[in-house]
Order: sequence, then structure tokens, then C-alpha cells
Amino acid sequence: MGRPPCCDKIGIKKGPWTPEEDIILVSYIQEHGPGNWRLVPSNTGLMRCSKSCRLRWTNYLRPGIKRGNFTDHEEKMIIHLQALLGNRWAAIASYLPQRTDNDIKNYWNTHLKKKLKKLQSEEGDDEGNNYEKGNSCSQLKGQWERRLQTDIHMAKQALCEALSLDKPTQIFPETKLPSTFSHPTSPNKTSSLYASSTENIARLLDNWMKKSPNKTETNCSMSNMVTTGSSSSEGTQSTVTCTQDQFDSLWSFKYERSQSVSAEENTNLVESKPNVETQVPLMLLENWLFEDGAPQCNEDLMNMSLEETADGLF
DNA sequence: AACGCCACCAACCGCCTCGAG
DNA sequence: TCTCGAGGCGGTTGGTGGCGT
Repeated sequence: MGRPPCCDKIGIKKGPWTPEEDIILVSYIQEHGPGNWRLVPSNTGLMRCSKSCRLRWTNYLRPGIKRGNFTDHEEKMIIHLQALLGNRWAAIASYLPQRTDNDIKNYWNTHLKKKLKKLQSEEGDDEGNNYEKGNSCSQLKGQWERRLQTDIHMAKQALCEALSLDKPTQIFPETKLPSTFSHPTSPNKTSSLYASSTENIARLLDNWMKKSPNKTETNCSMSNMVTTGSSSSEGTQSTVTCTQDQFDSLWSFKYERSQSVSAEENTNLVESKPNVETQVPLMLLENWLFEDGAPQCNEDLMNMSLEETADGLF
């Protein structure tokens, strides 16, 4: 028998959140900050389990979340990253700071899978196989490269924090950096983010009162408001993935390069994976970190072939 | 108008990881 | 070293609304 569900206690409410619950949760987090989710239900009186509170916050109420339609760029980026990283939605979401992993996952399952399937069937061997190659090559690339991508990302984070950069959230989405909320060197940022939460409350109240029938429109305006609130207050919404150039460079990743890697190489690499944080070519990371719009650098990282990377690492 | 089908997405479930004790 | 619990993550489910018949 598996473990009992965390929320099967009597009296624990399930299902959609009401605006009242949202307001209570946002108000509490505004006051105490996210974290310590175990205490949230008891301190707020919400009849929800801690997990449900955390998910509601991270997937819906958290400031800076962009909702509504995915742009063409975002779409392509997701396709590319999925081919590269597999179904590691959290990792993919870290490259799309305004989107949650849940959103991306849903969008992939409902839109992109079908779209790609259709594309494959329409274009026959050429395009379809390219994608297939992309998928298969990503598998050939193996676990080590997926970990490498994650490690590079984490190395950036560590380096950024170590250097106490002024604008860490430019590069690392707050989604994956809960510490941002209580960053000791940037108290104003915390308040600005919570200001966005206040806007969320306003929006919730607004929607609640209006009960607008047009869900999509509501979501879009909401996202605009939240996004504007965050970016205008601190200018923190510029990210490594948001510019056209950067996206294009990312998208220009060539599957063919990866194809040249044999399964044998992968096996060896997996077995001897070193401490990436200390051995990834530092100049690339530095450039990536310090140049706000560093498309070329981004491209370098993404285009880094396995052989080159391995040479640098071993 | 009533019904069925389908798409979408918020929320849940359960496994995994990691840090504290 | 081991245990336990909080939080993170990916897969899945269920409610809802739109559309066609």
C-alpha cells in the first residue's frame, strides 16, 4: 500500500480556491513571506493542506506570473528545451521566468504535443524526423547533459549570489529562488514583489466583484498588470530568455551537433561526471551573468557541443 | 433545448531529494 | 549513519466551458 495522501484528513478542503481563500493566503504571505508552508493553514485558518497552499501560491498567486497565451517565441523555446532537457518542466520553467512549470507542462500536453505530431505527419520524413532526431539525440545525450544544464544554471545562481549582484532576478527567475523574497541585500525588492501581491489582491477583488465572463481577457489584463507592477518597480523582469536575439540564438541550437555523440561517449561521461560548478568554462558563465542581453554568450552555451564541453570539463 | 464530445487547466497525488536532528 | 519531515517535482485527474449534432 502506498502512503496515504497528505490531504485525506477530515476537514481539509479540496478543489478550486475561492477568491476569499486567495486573499487570505496572499495577505498572509505578504506579511510573513513564502515558506514554512506547514504553518500557513493553522495561522490563516485556511482549511487547506500546506501543499495546496504552496501550489496555489507558486502556480497562481505569486507575483510576476504571466498568464494567457504563449507567444511564438515561448512556444519554440519550450519545444527546444523539451527536446534538450526532456520533461523536466521545472528546469524548462527556469528559462521562462514568467511561466510556471505547471503552465508549461499543461501547454505542452495540450498544445505542443499535438502540434508537433501534426507537423511530423504533414512534413513527412524531413521536419518530423528532425524533431524525432532531436528527441532521440536528447536521449542519446543522456542524463549527464541534462544534469549539466541544471548544474550550469545552478552555478550561475551560486556565482551570482556569491558576487551579490544587484539584479540577481534578471538571470534567475524568482520561481526557483525563494530566497529572493528575503534577500538581505535587497529589502526593497521584497516589498516590490509584495506590492505585486497587493495588486493580485486588487485583481482578485475586482474579478470577484465583476465576475467577468471573459476569462481569457481577465487573465491577460491580470498578467499585464502583475508584470508591469514587477518590472516597473525594480526593472527585474528582463531575463536571459526574453529578448528576441537571445531566443533566436537559443533556437538556433543545432540538433545535428548533438547527434554526433555516441551512446558510448555518453556512458563514459555519465560515469565520470565532474563537479561542473567549478569546471564549466568560467568566461562563458561570467559573460552570461554580466551581460544583460548576452545572446552570443547564450548561444555559445547552448551550442557548446558535447565534445567541446567534455574537453572543457575533463 | 438537450446531449455528448473534446480541450483546457487548476489542483491533486505520490515519489524523490535534501537538510535537520 | 539513520530517520523524519518539508518542500520540489512530474504525472494524472476532474471540473468547466465551448462546440457540434
